[in-house]
Amino acid sequence: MKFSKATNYALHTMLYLVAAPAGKSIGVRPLAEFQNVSPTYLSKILTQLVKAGLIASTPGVHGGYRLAKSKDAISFLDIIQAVEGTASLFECGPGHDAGFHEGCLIRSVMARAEDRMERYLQEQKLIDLVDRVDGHMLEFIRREAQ
Amino acid sequence: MKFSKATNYALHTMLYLVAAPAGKSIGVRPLAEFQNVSPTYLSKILTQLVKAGLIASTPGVHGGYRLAKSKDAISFLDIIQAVEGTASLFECGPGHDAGFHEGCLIRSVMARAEDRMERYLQEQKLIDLVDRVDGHMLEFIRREAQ
DNA sequence: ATAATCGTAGACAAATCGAATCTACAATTA
DNA sequence: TAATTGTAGATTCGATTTGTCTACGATTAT
Ligand code: SF4
Ligand code: SF4
Repeated sequence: MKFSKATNYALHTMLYLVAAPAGKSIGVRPLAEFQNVSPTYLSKILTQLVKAGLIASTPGVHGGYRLAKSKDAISFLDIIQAVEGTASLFECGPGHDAGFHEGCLIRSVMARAEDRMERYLQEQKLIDLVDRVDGHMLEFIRREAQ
Repeated sequence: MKFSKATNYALHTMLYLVAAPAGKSIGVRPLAEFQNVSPTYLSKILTQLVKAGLIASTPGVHGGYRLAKSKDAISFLDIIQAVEGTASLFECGPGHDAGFHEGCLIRSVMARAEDRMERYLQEQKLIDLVDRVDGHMLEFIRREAQ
C-alpha cells in the first residue's frame, strides 16, 4: 500500500509547472532531467494528466506542457486520481455469500477513512504550494526554466 | 495503491473473533473457510497479528486464535499496520539534490493526508463493530463458531 | 508415553503489478 | 520540407503479492 512512483513524478512535475513562468510551455526533457527519470516514461504519465484536463500539451518546436487551469483550481487529489485512478482503496471482494454485506461496518469504516484523506487532498490546491513554498526550491526551478 | 488482500483477511478474521464467544479459541480452519482462503496462508497473516500483540494463539487440540486485548483497545489502525507495516505511503525518494527538500510542501501535504486517514482508523475500535453490527452477520458467525 | 491436533516457519512457485525501454507515428513550427 | 516535440503501443524487466508445500514444535487427550 504505497503511492506509485508515477504519482511522485506527477506531483513534482506539477510543482515545476507551478513555479515556471505563467503560460510558458516546458518540454518533457527538463522535467524528466529534474527528476532523474526517462523522458518517454514521464511523458506517458503526463499524458494522463492531459487527459484529466489538468495540463495541456503542444507539439512542435516550442511545445511542451503547461497548466490548463488556474492554480487554485487544481487539487492534489486531482493529480493523484489522474494517475492512480479513482477506485476504492479497500477491495472487499466476494469473500462469502451475499446478504452478509448488509450494513457491514468494515466496509463503511474503510470507506470513511479513505474519504478523510481524500477530502484533505481535495482542499490542498497548487496555489498553496506557490504561496508557501521555500524560496530555494522556486529559484532552482526558475533557473532551470530560464 | 490498494490495501492488500492480506489486510482484508486480517480485518475479517478480527470481526469473526469479536463476534465469537469471549475467551474461546477459534481454529484457523473455520476462519479460512469463512473467507475462502487457504488455512496455511491465513495462518501466516494471523501470525503477524500475534506478533503485534492483537491476538493470541494456542496449539493443541482445542487451540486456535483469540483476542489478546479488550475490544476497545484494538483499533483498525493496529490491525492494518500489523499487516501493511508502518512505512509512509508517499515515498519521496532521492529524486534530486539535497537542500531542496527543506520545507517541501509536497511532502508535508502528503504526510498530513496520510495522517488524516490514520487518525480516523485509530479512533475506530473493534468494540464499535460489535456494538453496531447488523445482527445477521453476528448470527452467521456465532452459528459457525457454535 | 504416544498419538492426534493445531499453530509456526521457511523454502518455493505462481501471478500480478509497477516501472521502464524502445520504436514508430502524428502534430506543429521554422 | 525538415526539425522538434508529444503520443501510442508493444514489450521487457523486476518487485511485490499471493499462495502452496512440507517439515517442525508445542499442547492436550488417552
Ligand atoms: S463483510 Fe463487509 S468488508 Fe467483508 S466482503 Fe462483505 S461488505 Fe466487504
Ligand atoms: S521535493 Fe519534497 S516531495 Fe520531492 S523528494 Fe524533496 S522532500 Fe520529497
